[in-house]
Amino acid sequence: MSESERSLNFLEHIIEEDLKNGFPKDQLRFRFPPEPNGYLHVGHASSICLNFGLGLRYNAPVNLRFDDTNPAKEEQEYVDAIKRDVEWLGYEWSTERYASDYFQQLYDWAVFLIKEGKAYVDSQTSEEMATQKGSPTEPGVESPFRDRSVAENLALFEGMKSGDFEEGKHVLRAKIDMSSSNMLMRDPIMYRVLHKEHHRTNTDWCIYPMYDWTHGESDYIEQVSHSLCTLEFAMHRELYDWFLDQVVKDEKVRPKQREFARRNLSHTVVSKRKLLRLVEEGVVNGWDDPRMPTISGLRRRGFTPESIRNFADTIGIAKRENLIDVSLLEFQVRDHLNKVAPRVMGVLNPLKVVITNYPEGEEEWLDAENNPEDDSAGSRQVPFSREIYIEKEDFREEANKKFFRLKLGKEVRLKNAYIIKAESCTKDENGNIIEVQCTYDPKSKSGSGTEESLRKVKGTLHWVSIEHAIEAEVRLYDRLFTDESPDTHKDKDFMEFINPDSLQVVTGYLEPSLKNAQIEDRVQFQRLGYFCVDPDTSPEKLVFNRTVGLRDSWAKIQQKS
RNA sequence: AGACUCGUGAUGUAACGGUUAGCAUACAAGGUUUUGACCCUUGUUGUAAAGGUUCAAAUCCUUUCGAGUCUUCCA
Repeated sequence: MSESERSLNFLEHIIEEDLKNGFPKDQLRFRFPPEPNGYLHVGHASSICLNFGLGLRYNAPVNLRFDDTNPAKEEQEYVDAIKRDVEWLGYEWSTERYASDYFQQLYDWAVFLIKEGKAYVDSQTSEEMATQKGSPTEPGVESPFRDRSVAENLALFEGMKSGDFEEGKHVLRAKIDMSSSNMLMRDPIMYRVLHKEHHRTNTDWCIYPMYDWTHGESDYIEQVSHSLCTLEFAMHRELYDWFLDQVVKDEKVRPKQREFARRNLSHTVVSKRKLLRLVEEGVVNGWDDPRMPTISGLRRRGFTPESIRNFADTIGIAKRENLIDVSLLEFQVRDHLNKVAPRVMGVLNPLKVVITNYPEGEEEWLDAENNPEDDSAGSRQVPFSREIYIEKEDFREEANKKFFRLKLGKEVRLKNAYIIKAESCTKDENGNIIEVQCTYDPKSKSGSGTEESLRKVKGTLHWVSIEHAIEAEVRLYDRLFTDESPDTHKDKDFMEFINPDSLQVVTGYLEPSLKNAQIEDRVQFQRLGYFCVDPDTSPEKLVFNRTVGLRDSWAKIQQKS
């Protein structure tokens, strides 16, 4: 679908409307404003794609702004991780900004508000203020400090800034309306004292502005035209606008906050606290564990930036509650990897096959197409010999005709190689099949063009020559939670829904072309799925992660019977 | 319950008073295939409910029902 045909989402409609009403297109500006207090996750990815996508669509700048107003939780490490993730997704920000860049301006404006009689220093405890705040149905009562003189407010605020007071002693509040039906308008706090070192401003400040006071003004300073955030900030809009009203100049762009529904992905959790528990309780192996919904986790799992962007595009954006099935994401990664991932062969659950009429000690190298979806991908050679591995699931002594794979007396095609026929098999003392003896048709070589090679055989198996196979650790991932919405149960902890089989580690036997695979390389193990090379890989040991399996209609057929 | 936001198939989204409510996924049937993949064809399920306005309503109005958000010196 071309960009121009795509239907508009409600935010694009708003922008189009603004443009129609005379807002200059070249003044469109967006921003992505993460707080650097943790790792970005798939929900942020949607927001990134939304904001940067609008930037691309309207050829407008997009700032990356760190909302770093709470030094207690923020660290440089997160700033770096966030920048890496945004870059990895393939976006370029116009300028890198920090709310902390605006501390002085924000302070000056706060002084201005005090002078205007629109802000005051409150010297009560937080408990006192909380009780005075009232409830949604009951109006609040005004603080006894609400009518302090401008001079006194100025002096106290100056004292707060200079470090004369300990934390909690005083706060600066906006003087709005203690009986507003919107709790946020009941004299919200603008500044609190925090004797904490900030990762950028160090000890320059010991008062820090609150989110509401900071965000709109930062948007204004940066001249962001459309400030997009999630629905939980809808109620904040009134305050956002009130704060803007105090400082906006007519000739400048007045930012407009609009809210969209956060994207919820099934079978996962994204709250920082919950993710942290998964890490701390050892359910996963870190923030970038391939089962984590963090962008770093998705990256390590083998997801491509394109697939995540396409995912964000297809799910779109709206205002209603949603729970997006993770299979939509999986479809996107299969769709992309199908086009770009080289095909290789690897066996994860090996069963030995001996081709009895193939000469002992002989080997030959057969042509194998790298990617049928991509003509430019070329081909490689894979070794064939008398003893090979196939998957255990691909052989049965006997089976009905729905089973296209190898069974006694029947033929299958070995991908890129010959047609073989199962003659007999041997079992161990427990009755487990440990080896299959086959014969091959020497004239049936793939691509040879002989009559025999053109023979239609229903099943095609992947395989690997035992002698040439290289071993690798293969990590098979499944969804982390068995419940589609693990953290929405009132009476149950989300940890109760952990999938005990979310990780299975096996030894895989791979074709030798994989010997020099590099970290983050992505391939398709034919008939199995898409895999990528994990950073745990060393010269001694190859490690693969399964990104996602192939669609498996055989599994469905089996389930039915 | 006060305010705010929102209800379109199994999931996500579109239609901005005017075709048989579209698209993607999912599911199903068939075709193709040296991957039971991909691809192709066809099919299946939907406007929360009730009223009203209108020649015409998913769309506008009213009511009901349902969901979410808000009551942190977090963002």
